[in-house]
Amino acid sequence: MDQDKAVAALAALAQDTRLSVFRLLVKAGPDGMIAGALAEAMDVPPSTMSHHLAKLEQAGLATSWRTSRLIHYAADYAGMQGLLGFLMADCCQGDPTLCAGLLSSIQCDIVSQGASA
Amino acid sequence: MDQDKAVAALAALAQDTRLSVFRLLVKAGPDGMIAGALAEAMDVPPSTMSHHLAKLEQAGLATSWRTSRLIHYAADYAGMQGLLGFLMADCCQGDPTLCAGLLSSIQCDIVSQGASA
DNA sequence: CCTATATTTTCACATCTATCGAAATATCAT
DNA sequence: ATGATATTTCGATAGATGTGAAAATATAGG
Repeated sequence: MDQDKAVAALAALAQDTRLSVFRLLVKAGPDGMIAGALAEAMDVPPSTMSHHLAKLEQAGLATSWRTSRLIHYAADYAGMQGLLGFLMADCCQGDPTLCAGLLSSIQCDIVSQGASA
Repeated sequence: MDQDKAVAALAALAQDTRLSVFRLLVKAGPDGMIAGALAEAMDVPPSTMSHHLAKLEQAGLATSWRTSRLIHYAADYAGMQGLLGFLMADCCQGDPTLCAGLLSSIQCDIVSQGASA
């Protein structure tokens, strides 16, 4: 994950519809969701959703595959991993104690278990 | 941190100069850096840098204060904390094991110490 | 082959964003 | 006060982005 890719990933998430779609996909898990269902869920025309999904995919935050006429989209965990790693690598190059406070606020189950939120 | 604030914070970081400035500020720590020094470091005119800094500040990712003629900018750790928390809260609503892999890749010292990267 | 369904691509347009010179504001020193 | 320094605000412009209708592509079923 270099700076350019990070900017692209952040730009992909920096839009209301796309951020919502991404969160939906993360919740949906590895099976993902059908393109049409996403368009309906977000209440936008198919072509608009297609543009957004393409941007998420180009940014490395989503993957897609076809089954018959349907196209599935799923969150790309490796991509999200790369982005968060890039952002958090930054946060500890200074004073590591700042990072401790940062992590303690994250509501992720596995973090709060490990780091005693 | 609601969706709108998350979009604003992501948009603030989704630009090459601003992402670099933010990373510089994170490295610089609580004392921050002078506006003019940031403009020089990024090789942009003062007015351009001023716009970028204003956007980072509005997004809750930087704070500023004046000492005589100089204006200091520092990273707002609470803001970054909010954004990462928002993004990572998502990542664990599905399968928590996905989150484990995600965290193990983060290069942050305190995480690798606690979670044995 | 023809039609229906699901999605993308093309194209156009309106809006938002980035950039930066010039003018304005704030502070300090003399 | 005047001039010098540091930064912001204003204003204009070029370029990027979001939107969605219409046409094109891909697949399935009769």
